[in-house]
Amino acid sequence: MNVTIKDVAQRAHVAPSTVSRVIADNPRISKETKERVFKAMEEPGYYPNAIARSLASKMTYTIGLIMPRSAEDAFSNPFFPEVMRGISVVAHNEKYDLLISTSGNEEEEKQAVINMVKGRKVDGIVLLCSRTTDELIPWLREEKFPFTVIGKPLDSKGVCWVDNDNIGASRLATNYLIKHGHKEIAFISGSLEFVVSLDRLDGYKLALEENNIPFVKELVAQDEFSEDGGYNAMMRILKQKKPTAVVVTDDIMSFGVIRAAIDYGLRVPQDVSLIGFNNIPLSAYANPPLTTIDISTFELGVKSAELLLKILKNKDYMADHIIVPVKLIERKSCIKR
Amino acid sequence: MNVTIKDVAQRAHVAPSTVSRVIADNPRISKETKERVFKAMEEPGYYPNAIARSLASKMTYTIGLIMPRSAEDAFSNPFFPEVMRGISVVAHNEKYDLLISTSGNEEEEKQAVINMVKGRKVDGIVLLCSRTTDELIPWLREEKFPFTVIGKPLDSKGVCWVDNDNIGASRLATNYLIKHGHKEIAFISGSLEFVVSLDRLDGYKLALEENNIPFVKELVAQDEFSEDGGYNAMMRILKQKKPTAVVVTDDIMSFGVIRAAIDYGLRVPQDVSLIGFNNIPLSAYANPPLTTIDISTFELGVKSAELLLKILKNKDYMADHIIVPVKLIERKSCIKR
DNA sequence: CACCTTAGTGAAACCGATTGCAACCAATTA
DNA sequence: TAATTGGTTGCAATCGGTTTCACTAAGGTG
Repeated sequence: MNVTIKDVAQRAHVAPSTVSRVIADNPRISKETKERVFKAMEEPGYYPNAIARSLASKMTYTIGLIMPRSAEDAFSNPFFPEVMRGISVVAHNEKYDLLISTSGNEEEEKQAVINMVKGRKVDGIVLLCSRTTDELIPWLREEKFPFTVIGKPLDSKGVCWVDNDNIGASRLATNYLIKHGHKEIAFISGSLEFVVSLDRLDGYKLALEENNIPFVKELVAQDEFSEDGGYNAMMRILKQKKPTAVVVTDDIMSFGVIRAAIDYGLRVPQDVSLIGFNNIPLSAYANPPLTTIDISTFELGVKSAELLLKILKNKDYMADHIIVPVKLIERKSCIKR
Repeated sequence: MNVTIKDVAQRAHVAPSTVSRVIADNPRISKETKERVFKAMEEPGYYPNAIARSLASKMTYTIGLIMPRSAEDAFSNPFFPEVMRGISVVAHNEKYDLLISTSGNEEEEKQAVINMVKGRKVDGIVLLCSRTTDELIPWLREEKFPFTVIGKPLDSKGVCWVDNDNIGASRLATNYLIKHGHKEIAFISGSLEFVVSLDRLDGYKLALEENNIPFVKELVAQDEFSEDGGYNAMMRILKQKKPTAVVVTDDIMSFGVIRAAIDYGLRVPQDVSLIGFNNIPLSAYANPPLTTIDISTFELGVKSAELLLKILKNKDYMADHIIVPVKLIERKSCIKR
């Protein structure tokens, strides 16, 4: 059996409560006692049991992270590790651990959250990506459980979130292509059940409108957030239309789009220009190097964690949001026409 | 306050212990009582407190993962997310959570482990990458705490590990270059304080020996596991020697090596051939596409988690290890000479 | 001198579950 | 009829801490 607080108490000839106070560095304990207790902890190698401590104090010092979709997909898109990196840096600085739960589908995702929240395993949660149909956010809000979300929720009332200005970012990307002389611009994104896809579609439409370019629905397609998804979406478009440029809201999808273009006998960028989103490491090395919108993925993670910790430290922190800036990274996948 | 087991007990007119047994699906409880208890749980939305349960049962159903070095670096090398992906898939299937702790340096790494182990936060740990100087492994072994390690430890007595045959893999890579007519082959790896670097160096030497090629220590360099590390290592070699080919034990480093070669006025692969390790997604899209050793990173994660769970289910599972096969992926970064 | 602070510590309740053991009841056996 | 047995369930201890409250002794105040 392990050394417990009682063993230490006996050794130091004090009560367990005193030892507890020493650990908490309670100012009401005298220097002498503190030293005595510390000594009594040393030799047997005492270390407080975090579980017991959590049970009594109702603090876990861990923050929960729900990976959307199945873990298989989540980790293979560099977006998620990158955002996790941001979260984990902040967590680590503040001595918080990260509890990760992966889920295969929306139902499992909900179970994972319930498990963390009702099971009292974490102090707060950061949610990745919000769906339009998300039941989690209303549920968490009702439970009054601390959480932040990356990606502005559809109904953002009373929730803390961190996101880019997705409408603006997409408008920026589209305008960039328009300024390069393109008029037949396609738009490929993930499923419209994600708010982010919706917003970026709006930005795209906005840019077209500003430049009196008609919106053509055959130039728009959605598919999975994967290389294959990009490939399939592009193929569907090419069967009907011949865009000279395309906005793709995910770099990984872009690779599929490039592949589809090539399979179709098109050269990138000579025949079709391309602008991506996320600026994942791969995009700089792609062929051609991808012009893309850098959404500061790392920063998204950092801010979401910082925001969550702020909430944890000040329970009635009011709903708040943070917009992380984007930046257009010019490389070689777009040409003037 | 939340609904507890006592509330449910009152509602169902039974003792808390009975409720507990119902949750555990104890066969000694009659069907009628079970139903009554289930009903009493439903309405108030009872959910067992995992912390309290852990305290009493000494099981957490979470496995710990220690990210080596600082989280900043760890997540930016796709190796780690990929191995995590493997672990998390297995964990998820077995209804285990993942507790992640990131550390800045070796000292913090140790603290993180102690915190998990002595704090009883996890049932077992999977360790990523073993250093030659690792104190963690002996410590965990002495504590008799269940763990597995990815990467064969120097002293593997009594520990369960998962790894590739690194000597063989490196020999394979080197022989591939030799068969392509290369004789001046450089070898670039991460620090030799990692066992994996050591093993791969041995494999390289072995291949040279088999082919009666003298070992030249100016053709060997170590540096950080990063793009810059690769760049610097290659530059150091180029200042002294002119290899026609190089084995690089990490794809990310390879990119730096390519950059260094280009900066030095060399073309890849025309002037210098290159073979990498890991087969990260990026390597297929690199310019030139990278010939590399696929070490089945995902599988490494899967096996390490499976092994750990096996240990957890059968406490005195004997020390064991699993070798995950490697595969040479031929692309365009090597030419015959 | 009686009264009030204040500092320092201990006793005991509590956090929300699990589990060994005793107890009970009805049915069976001797 | 008494004892045994098997199936159910409750009591109470336990897991390892935190925290409220009470208490003691020393020092300060009017």
